[in-house]
Amino acid sequence: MAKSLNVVGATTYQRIKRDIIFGRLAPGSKLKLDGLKDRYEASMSTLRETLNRLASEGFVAAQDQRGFFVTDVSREDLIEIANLRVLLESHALRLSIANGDTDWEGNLVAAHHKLHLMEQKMLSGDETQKEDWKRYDWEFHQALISACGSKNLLSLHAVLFDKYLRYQMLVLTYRGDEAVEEHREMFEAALARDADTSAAALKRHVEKGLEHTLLAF
Amino acid sequence: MAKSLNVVGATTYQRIKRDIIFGRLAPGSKLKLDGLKDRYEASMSTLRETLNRLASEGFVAAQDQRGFFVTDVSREDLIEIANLRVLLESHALRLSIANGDTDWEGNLVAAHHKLHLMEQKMLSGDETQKEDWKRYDWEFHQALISACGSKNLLSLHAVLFDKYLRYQMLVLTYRGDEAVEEHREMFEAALARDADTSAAALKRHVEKGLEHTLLAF
DNA sequence: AATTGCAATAATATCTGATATTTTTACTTT
DNA sequence: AAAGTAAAAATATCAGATATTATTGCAATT
Repeated sequence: MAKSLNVVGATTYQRIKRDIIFGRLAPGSKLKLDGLKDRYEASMSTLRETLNRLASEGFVAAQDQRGFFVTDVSREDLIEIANLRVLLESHALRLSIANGDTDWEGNLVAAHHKLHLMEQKMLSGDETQKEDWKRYDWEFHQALISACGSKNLLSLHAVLFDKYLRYQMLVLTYRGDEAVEEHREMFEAALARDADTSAAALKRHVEKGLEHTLLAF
Repeated sequence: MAKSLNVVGATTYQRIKRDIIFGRLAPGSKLKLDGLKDRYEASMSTLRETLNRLASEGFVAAQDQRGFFVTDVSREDLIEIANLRVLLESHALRLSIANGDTDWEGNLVAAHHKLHLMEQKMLSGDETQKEDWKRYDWEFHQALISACGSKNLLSLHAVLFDKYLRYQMLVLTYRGDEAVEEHREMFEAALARDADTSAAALKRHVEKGLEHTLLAF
């Protein structure tokens, strides 16, 4: 029961990233090293490593000689993110539907089931578990494309998904029924190996989400 | 004329990245902090920041408690990279062709001209300027897609381009005529605003390059 | 000869604190 | 109100120190 060392870096990275995605660190706000030191209980070296990683992924912006800031948000950026997500995710979905084996199907069924349960809970007004819902949503989308056979594609997609999620979290309203239906359609078409239908549903899903988020922005 | 400070980080980043792309740091090799300290004349803190950035982009792999390594190469990875490059770059190309204004055209003509001059030189046997040729090649492809209107797309593409380039540099053979012809086709179709033809040429360009590189791998 | 065990050595991850510069802030002066 | 400047705050970088973990080399065992 040791390894408290080295994990400091990874832990700090995850915590800051979550705080950015879930809006606890506001877009555009300054990330002062001294402040972060207290808040995340890590040394400056570790923090700078972490911030450099986040900067490279685009969650943080580094300005010469003036330190780090939470990356700003904008309508244009959101639109770009959504479009890229559609491009990459629907491509991955098609590959996945073509390659997916029995394990893929099983995992997908499980992921959709869990997401669906959570969606029922959200629909009935219980919005206390946004972070959980987000996780099931991620796991479902991840399950859909997991058999695409390209690690590079999956890792690019993961970053885009998180960026898109940040915008969703900023406006903080749940889209309800529509999204549930879109998930179901994607899911059933994927199981039926109908790539066109599934990809079309995905496209609609993201684009409706985009509209919805833009309105509340 | 000062700023020797702070630039250390950026400089080190660029140097290590170049050394990885151009094979001066071999795939899979260990990046020992002490060694790098001498080679790049930077402190451990700066180096670790740099390596974290490169790890996040995928040029370096970080292993828990065992430090950093130059990311390994493999046929599968190369294939993934090439496919993703086609996906992103042809998408960006279509957008660019649809949006490009006069400045875009002018810049594109200039970039193609410079690339073409360099290609003539390479064809006549002068392979001393591989780094220059690479730069012109990059600038041409960049010019083609520069009007796509999506910063996010451009920055994802830039990383993929560099990864693809590393494989090309590893096998170290120039493809000659074919590539020249493909560039010309892409270029002329783009100017004529014929997105389908231009994108098709791009796809062929990357896929031929992939085959060629796989053979020599 | 191959394998296991363990001490010695090397390397990493993290932290603290120091220095040179640059930004920001606050205060004067015009 | 604008401009100029001194003081304070913050950054980028470096140099060590410590605790922990990996690696290596060699002896002991099978």
